[in-house]
Amino acid sequence: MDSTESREEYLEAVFKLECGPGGATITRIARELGVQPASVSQMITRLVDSGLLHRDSARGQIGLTDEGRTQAVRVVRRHRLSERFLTDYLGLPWDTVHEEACRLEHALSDAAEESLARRLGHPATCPHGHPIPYEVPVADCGVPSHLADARAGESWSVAFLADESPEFLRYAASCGLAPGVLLVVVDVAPFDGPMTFVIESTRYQIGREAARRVAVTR
Amino acid sequence: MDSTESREEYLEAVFKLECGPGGATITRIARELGVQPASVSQMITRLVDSGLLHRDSARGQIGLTDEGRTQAVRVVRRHRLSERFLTDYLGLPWDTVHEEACRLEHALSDAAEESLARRLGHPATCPHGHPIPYEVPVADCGVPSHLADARAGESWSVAFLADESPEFLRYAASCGLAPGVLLVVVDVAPFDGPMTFVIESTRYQIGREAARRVAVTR
DNA sequence: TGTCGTTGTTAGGTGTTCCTAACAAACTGG
DNA sequence: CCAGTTTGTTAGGAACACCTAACAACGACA
Repeated sequence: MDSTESREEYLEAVFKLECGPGGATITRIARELGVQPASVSQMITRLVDSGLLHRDSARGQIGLTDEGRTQAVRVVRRHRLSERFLTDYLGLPWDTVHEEACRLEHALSDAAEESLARRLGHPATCPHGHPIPYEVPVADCGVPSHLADARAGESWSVAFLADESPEFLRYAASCGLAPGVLLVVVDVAPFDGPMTFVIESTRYQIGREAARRVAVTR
Repeated sequence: MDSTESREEYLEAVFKLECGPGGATITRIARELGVQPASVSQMITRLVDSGLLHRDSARGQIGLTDEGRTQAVRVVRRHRLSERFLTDYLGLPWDTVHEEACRLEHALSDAAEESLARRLGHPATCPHGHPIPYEVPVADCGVPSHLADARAGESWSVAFLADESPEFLRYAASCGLAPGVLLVVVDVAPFDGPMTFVIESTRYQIGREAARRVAVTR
């Protein structure tokens, strides 16, 4: 069962998309990985042949098999642990660690992963708020709410930032948005317009597109 | 100037062999990397075309250009820093960290390397005794002596272990051999026979083949 | 109903890195 | 000097992961 970096990237992408709205499809995976749909189509075929993925003929959904999920979870855990390591131990800025973790996640051995988790105190989430899975989740497919769907008067807590690009993360930070932060929605402009909210008595305003990339919980 | 993992491996191999006895040749590089000479021949051509290596027509020696040396040193530094990190911070055994460092060395960014060096206190050597270069060495090609060449009555200090396989490192440790250890050669059997030496008043005996993999200084 | 846009597949091709096999060139020992 | 080993090269091919281009299948909507 040879597991190259590329194959791991695909499993990770499916894992992340599977639980989101719309699930994992060829086009979505292609967008996530920055490759052409044709390449994804081909690779998915190979991963299905290896028994790591299955095609849900209904709606063209791609899903993980048990074996695939086990491998995907391991990669995701290493990715998020690596991000924690980069911010907490090395002191690197949170908006830049994603890319580097994408490389580290393929380089860590079982033993290193275990020691790293212990040294970091088994952190529950990555710096962007995504949970670090310590075992294969049975079905954590609770689709999180997005800030974009909130209504005026509601109060929410930021769960995680769904876009990990440095540009977005910097923008989010400048708006007071970080995992765990409590906010109260003050105003939601119509026609997909900007949202106004308050964090620690400071007012912020962001566009709906950005708000769609902020996952929140009650 | 695209620098893939494979190209970095080749540069690293040339760097390590260049300063050893016999220098870097196609066959030696092939042995170091565990690939066929034909593959090396081909890759060297490409690296020469990229301006990272040059062929010394005399004796078929392969050498690094300034640009190649800069890149090679960076990879070597990351490799050895990674090994230190794995042993000192994660507490992994010294005989197993080499392989993992071979992957980490390609995954670290400039910023991560710098932070890592600082957090580890700018260690001078890797756990096996090889120096960690913090800048491009001008010409550190002092060929080290090997324990195999020592004579009875001489005393030497272990510089580094030239073979980083877990099997050899475990064997070396069981013979008291580690970087910095002082030993006195008691007996050298003829016909490439075993050597007897004393470390902290304990007698050890190893074969000449193993002794060739132990670099020593006065 | 027909047309358009989205989605996925297939075919064919590229670059990278490895392989084996065959060969050339150079050193080595009798 | 010649046979045999060592050393390096070339040719041809395979696997992997990507690409573009062309096409098929499907839903949405006038």
